[in-house]
Amino acid sequence: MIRDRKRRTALSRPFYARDPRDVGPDLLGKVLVRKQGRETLAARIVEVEAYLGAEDPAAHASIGKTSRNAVLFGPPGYAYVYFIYGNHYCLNVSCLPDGIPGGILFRALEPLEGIGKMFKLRGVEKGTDARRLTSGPGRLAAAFGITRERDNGKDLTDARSDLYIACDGMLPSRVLTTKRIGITKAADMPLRYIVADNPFVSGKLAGGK
DNA sequence: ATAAGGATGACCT
DNA sequence: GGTCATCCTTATA
Repeated sequence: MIRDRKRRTALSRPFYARDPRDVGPDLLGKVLVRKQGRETLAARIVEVEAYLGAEDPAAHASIGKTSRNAVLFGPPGYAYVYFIYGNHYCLNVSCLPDGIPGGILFRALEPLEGIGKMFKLRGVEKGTDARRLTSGPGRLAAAFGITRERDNGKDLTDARSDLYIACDGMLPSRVLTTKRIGITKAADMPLRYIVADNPFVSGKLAGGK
């Protein structure tokens, strides 16, 4: 499922104004686009996780609205970027109508365009296994030059913006649902969505099952 | 003012 | 399979 350079149309706000459990699987196969000066970075979404509201203890929104997580409580289709473990940024998109918290965490991408630039932003040598570019939430944020300062609160439905999400008509072959990764609370909730058999999915189960 | 912990990745064995 | 870097956010005093 590669198909590069097809006509891309930004996903509109109603797409995100739904339950994260519906938005998550629908985001698989869509394309994250970054305009970086004259260059374009693009990669297909192959792994995401849903995070809910008060009923989901693993979600940042479960503690209530704070200055850090405010975007999750705002209108749908906006970027929520946070810093974790002293080292890494992670990218989410807000879901559900204004006032109702929820979001999707981007966990892995399959690079399509601007791969040389991604290597540069990640600080890894060309020739490194391409999966190391964007397989994992911290990695993909680095490959796209995403930081909280630059991108938090950005409208991801605006194709004129330097960061947005588009559809090019591709659909994933097969979608699997699993438990989320790297959390301790609500660890059993099946809210992780991956494209089966895609080598860019993070973790050991890259091949699906 | 201070302390505890976290939706991770790199590197080593 | 384990360790650790490293710092922001939040809670408590």
